[in-house]
Amino acid sequence: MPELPEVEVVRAGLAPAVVGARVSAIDVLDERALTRHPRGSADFVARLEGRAITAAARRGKFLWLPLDGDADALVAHLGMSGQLLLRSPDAPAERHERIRLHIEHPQHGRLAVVFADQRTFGSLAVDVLLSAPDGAAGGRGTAKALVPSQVAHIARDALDPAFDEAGFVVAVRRRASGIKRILLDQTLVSGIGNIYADESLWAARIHPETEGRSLSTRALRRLLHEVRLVLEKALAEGGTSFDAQYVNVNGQTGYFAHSLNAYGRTGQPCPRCGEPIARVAFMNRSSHLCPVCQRRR
DNA sequence: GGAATAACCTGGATGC
DNA sequence: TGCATCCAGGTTATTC
Repeated sequence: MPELPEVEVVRAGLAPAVVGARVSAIDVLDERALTRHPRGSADFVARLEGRAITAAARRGKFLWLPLDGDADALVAHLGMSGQLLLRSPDAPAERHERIRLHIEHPQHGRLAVVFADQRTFGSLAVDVLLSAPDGAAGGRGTAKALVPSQVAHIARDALDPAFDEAGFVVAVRRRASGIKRILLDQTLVSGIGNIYADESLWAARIHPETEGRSLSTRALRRLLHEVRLVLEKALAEGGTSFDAQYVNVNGQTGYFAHSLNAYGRTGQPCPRCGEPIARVAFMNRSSHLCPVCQRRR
């Protein structure tokens, strides 16, 4: 389940191989991988073929590769199970391979960028670039204040130097929703999914159903601090892999699953107090929490 | 505008 | 062994 750390690992892995490369050909094997490109595969190919990639950028869980001219970019969202893999040009098809980009790099020669996705929630698109309203760099990996139109409504992530922390605190304190639901709202803070929401709330000792408006400014700043610590640690460990659903561009898994304190540890002792971690239903999925450390107010 | 929910999708795990 | 069901969850559209 790619969240911010996993997508950042992919971005950082792709960058040296794709920045400066030119797209020589595109194989679209499954149209469902272009749900974000409503004009279809022929238009996708026409807009991408022959173009040079100038950067590898990311905001939250969205990844984009700006194209020559700074007017548009190849946008990728990995969804639940998407992978972007670097392969040799004649490598056999991956299981669940949806799209293959053939690129030529001045130093590295010919390469294939493979988009594989088991559950087909992820997709690619060629999208126009818009000016970032705050004038700051659009995301990590680019110095230009440009962002794809499909990413424009997404807030900056907590690791972004231009993240509006004060604005986030004000917005949260207006909301009656539970704080976990708020953390998952990508228009307030991006990059957080179910795993890192549970981990951050455990670290901050906050119950996931605590209403946003009931949290103090101090508590919210402490929560953001814990969010950043969790994301940075996960990033340093290569992301979270429970199975082959998430891998880096070389097909390798991350190690952060060994560092989880709450998520996926139902019934196991809380690392802080020893109470068994509880799992509760949340929005057709699950929350994991310590019933002692994270008491509901 | 905020809040809640359904739908999309595949494959592994589980139960019978 | 085979079949049915559940579960994982990010985003978007829809409804209230």
